[in-house]
Amino acid sequence: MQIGNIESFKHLSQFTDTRDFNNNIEQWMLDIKASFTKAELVALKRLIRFSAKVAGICTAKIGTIVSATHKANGTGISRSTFKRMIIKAKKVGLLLTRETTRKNGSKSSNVYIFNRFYEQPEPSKDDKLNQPKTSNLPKANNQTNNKRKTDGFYKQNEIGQNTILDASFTSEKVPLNFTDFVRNFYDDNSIIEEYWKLVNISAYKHDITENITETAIKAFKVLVRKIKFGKVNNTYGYYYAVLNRKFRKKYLVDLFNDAWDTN
DNA sequence: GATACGTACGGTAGACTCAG
DNA sequence: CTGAGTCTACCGTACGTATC
Repeated sequence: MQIGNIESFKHLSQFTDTRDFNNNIEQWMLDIKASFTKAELVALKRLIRFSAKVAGICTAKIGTIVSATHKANGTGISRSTFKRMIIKAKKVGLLLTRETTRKNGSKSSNVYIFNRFYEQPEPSKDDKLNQPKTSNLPKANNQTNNKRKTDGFYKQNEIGQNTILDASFTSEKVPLNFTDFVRNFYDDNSIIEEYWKLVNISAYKHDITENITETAIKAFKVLVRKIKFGKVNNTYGYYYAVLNRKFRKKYLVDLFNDAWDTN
């Protein structure tokens, strides 16, 4: 990806306009604010301000953003703080980065792409149940494929761009038992990795380090059940919400047990 | 053409500050 | 005292630009 005018990265934006972007950021902040230190929040807020021209996209170089924090109100941050903030933001799923190159191939500034807020509320009873009673699992498949077409990360000439790789191509980072379970419903490595990414984000958010795969599979069973009854509009969002509920519960149980042990 | 310097990136080590 | 948070100062890579 070559650097250029920010308008040329418009297609990477996941937001309809600045208002939509701001609403999502508000939701994100409620969810992840505690994960960042004071200085990191200064860096994040400045990055968000640099992402207003094209909603959710920032092409400014690190130095520009860092020096802007110095000019603003004296609470300047260092380049290291900015980089740490980016690492955390990527880990919680707030944004992703793409490297850009110059015409000659050398490295240029990064492009920061904010993600939409994942969490979805539980569907209410009056939600439209206009989906087929049969499984709508393939719908999720289509969602992913549509995302692939529109997110702009896949270069035209990339080998196998349109080839769907089955579950056996799933990254080694994804536990085998999770892959084996999910492949019964989605035999596509990119979908399985996408679901596993949500598991990581949610586990990290709730400070969970044990039995993650077990919980992830249980949550997936809940998702499958709900899909079967046609109650899911956004499979990724629903799965993320289920994960959060389960990890939150586990976090509180562990907390209680620790307190009990120390007494 | 050769050289020096600048600009990007990612990464690490060590030192400092401060709260608990 | 300890650990978290933060900063500065390095390293290496790759290329562009200015100067001799």
